Amino acid sequence: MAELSKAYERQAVEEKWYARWLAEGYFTANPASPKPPFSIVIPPPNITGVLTLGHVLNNTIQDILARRARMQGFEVLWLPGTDHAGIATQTAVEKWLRKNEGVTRHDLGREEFLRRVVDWQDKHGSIIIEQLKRLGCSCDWSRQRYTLDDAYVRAVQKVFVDLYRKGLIYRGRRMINWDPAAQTAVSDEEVISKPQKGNLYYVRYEIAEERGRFIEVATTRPETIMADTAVAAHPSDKRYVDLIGKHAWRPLAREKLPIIADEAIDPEFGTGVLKVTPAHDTLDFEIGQRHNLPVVDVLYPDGKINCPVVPELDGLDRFEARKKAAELLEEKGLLSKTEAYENNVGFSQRSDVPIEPRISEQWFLRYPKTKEALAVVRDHLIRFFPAHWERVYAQWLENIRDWCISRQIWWGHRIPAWYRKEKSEIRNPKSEIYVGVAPPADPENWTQDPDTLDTWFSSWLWAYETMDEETRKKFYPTSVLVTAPDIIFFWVARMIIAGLEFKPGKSDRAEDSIPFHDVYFTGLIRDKHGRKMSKSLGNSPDPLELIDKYGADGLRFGLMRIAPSGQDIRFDEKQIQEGRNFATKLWNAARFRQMHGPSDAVPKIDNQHLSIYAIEVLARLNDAIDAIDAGYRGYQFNAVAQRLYDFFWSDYCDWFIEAAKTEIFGNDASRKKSALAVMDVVLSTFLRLLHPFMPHITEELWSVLGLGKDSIQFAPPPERTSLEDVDLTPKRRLVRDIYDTVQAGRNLRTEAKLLSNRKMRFILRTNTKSISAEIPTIARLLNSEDVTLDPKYQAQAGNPVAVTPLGEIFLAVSAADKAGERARLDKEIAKIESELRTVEGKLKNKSFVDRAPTAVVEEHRRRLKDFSEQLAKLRQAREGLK
RNA sequence: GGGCGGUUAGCUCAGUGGUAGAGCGGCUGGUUUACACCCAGUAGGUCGGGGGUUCGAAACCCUCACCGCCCA
Repeated sequence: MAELSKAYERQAVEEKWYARWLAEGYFTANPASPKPPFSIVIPPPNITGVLTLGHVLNNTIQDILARRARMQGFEVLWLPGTDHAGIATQTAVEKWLRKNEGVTRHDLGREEFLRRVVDWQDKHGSIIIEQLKRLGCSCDWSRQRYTLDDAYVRAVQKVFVDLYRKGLIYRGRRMINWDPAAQTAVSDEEVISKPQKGNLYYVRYEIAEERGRFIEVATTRPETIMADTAVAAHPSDKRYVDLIGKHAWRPLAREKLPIIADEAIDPEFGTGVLKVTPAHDTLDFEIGQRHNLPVVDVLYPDGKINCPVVPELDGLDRFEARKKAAELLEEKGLLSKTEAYENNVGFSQRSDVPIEPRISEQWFLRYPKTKEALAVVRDHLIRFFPAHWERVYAQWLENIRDWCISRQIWWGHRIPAWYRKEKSEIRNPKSEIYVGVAPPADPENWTQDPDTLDTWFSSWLWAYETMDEETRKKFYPTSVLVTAPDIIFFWVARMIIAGLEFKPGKSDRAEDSIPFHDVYFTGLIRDKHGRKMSKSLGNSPDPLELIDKYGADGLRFGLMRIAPSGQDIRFDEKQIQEGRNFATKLWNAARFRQMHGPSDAVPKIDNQHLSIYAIEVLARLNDAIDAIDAGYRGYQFNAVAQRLYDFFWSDYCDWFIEAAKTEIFGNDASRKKSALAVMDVVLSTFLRLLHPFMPHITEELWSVLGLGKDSIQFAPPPERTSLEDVDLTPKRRLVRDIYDTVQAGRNLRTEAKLLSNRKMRFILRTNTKSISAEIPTIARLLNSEDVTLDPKYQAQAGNPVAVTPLGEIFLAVSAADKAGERARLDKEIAKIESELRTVEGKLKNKSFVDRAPTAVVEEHRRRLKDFSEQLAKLRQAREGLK
């Protein structure tokens, strides 16, 4: 047996064990195993990504679940992989190219650019995977997948073709969200609305039929006036009812516009008159459809104005043009006023520039199975943790709109659609377009759609397209998905829809089709001031540095302890330090055990000869096992971590080990053996309980202490120690009374201003019969050379005294500081008196005695008695000090 | 505008009807034969405000305020 070094060398230990686990193939899932399945698919990190604290949180949770399941005898598949992240990767590589070679993707051309991205991906794409290994993640790396694997690409195409044939995917010219910076369409979910300070411009449009009369329009976007094709008011708005059907002159790019009435106009907003710009606003587009208005587009894809008729504006950026347009109107005397105004503007999640609503020909998906997707969550076939996310999910599905899935991006899944080069004579749209996994038979007559699919259109198949048929048969549906709530629509909801639509499970039934049974939503990690972590703020610590400083186990444990379920987490490095400290504590406690001889892998404990302290610690361990089980059932990881911490540090180290030193350093060999056996039980059980959280150090101690021949990962799950044949209640009561007495004694010593290292004599006045055997332990816990048991002790005036559940404990000095001792007693008396008043008040209240449960009333009666006795003793001591 | 979450010790957070808790930080003392990444002790809280339900509310209900998030 190797000896435990004085200091825990975490880096060496962590590296050693991870390498060994990989070599042994412990993480490899066997689909042919007879064990019940447990499976998780990783939320695939972007190939552009490096490990963030968010990843650490998310993957630690997955690892905890996987390792616990492995110990419980499940065949575990934790399937890892990465996402090609269309826009993000393309942007990253373009940026790199611009910086290093001074070229754009257009300079290189599509083929060459894609070659560069692949190079880049080969160099950077697996960085995050290597980082996950340093965290200790027990993924089955032999099954690592990528959303651009050949098979995966084919699956995405097949799904596209399938949905196209079902009529669910269609191509259409519609209003979409245009990102002028990335120059691509994006989905509704990728638009974030933010309040923006701007102006409301009041513009006068002259009535064509009544020269000199004007209709006033309030707009935030005067630069789009040239695209107006009507002016509209609410039909019941009396102010304008006589103008409906007449015409107004468009003030820029002068033209006659119809004045129309539409229910959609809000008479309260501005002047109650809307300039209708169908090409540049969603609502206006709908109004335009209803009134058959022409669509005039005055913007280039990059957001510059395209309007040669107004040369002052033509070619200007849209925000420059806004100012310029206002000036032009001013000059013409058509701007009656400008008001400061705040409104919500949609920004691109990707480029953080304002989105331009734009008419564009794109591919759309009409979502299938939305009702079924609502039902599986509503009926808890899929359970959300915390459950309140169910409402967010339902709200989205109930208001779902078609998904714009095409992107004007090169990197990604190319849309499997071809358009005929020469338009055929017969006007049959069916023959103009070809959609198929294989290219058309006569490729020379066709051009493939240049666009790629939204990255999420490939990720939504992740739960099953990452598995071959055999694997799927064993492991689909997966057990649990662990993810952040910000992708509940992007990913979680769409995966559920995909599962229900494509039915990859062993039957067509919903319970076999859903992608997962449980979804656990983590919180977002913020910095200690509550700000989101971001590169630009520089407030995001590098997890690898944290691993270097505190160990992967320390990082994992520290983070889990502060991760409340479903709430944001304020990160503070101190908390990771605590994780490291806990590892050190564990190490030292194990070292202490090892100093007293080898451990027994199957410790034999004889309940009839256990010390009361051993009974207490074993009972507390049983309680902890139950609490931890309950914590896991509710995905309360912070509660589990806290319980592990409290049990080990406080119950085991502070109390049990210290009490057990009486036996360990004593002369009775059988009592010593018993104490050591209890330590082995606790250590063996506790290491197994802790293993999912701190896999490396627990494996190391398991091995070095010789608690099991094989890896702790497959050790049987911790079990409660049977204490049924022990007279548990009175013995636990006695231990708690002794511990209370010890704390009271320690307090006396401090209050008497005596150095904590000075040996002191205590006198214990008690009628508790069974106490004499415990005196040596009480003395040890009090760090006292002598504790005298004297049921008839006559206190001398000034003896510092504390009232305890056992009776009274006296410090055998006469208080040097009588005034101080008086003050201490007065304070103590005041405290008890106050407690007593509360209890008396309750018991005097007839409705309390009548209506409260008997047990509660009894409890109060007991407290009344205890407090009264304590008070009497304290008053007596106080008398002696007069 | 609609919805969700939060407000408990200086800080970060537990606590779902019956004696307000932990860790960190503060203060005091300590080279006690596992551990100073430690040990012992200690101060610090009208549980955001108001109202209600109840014998009893930090917890349940209503309302207000503030903070954060999501959807329009």
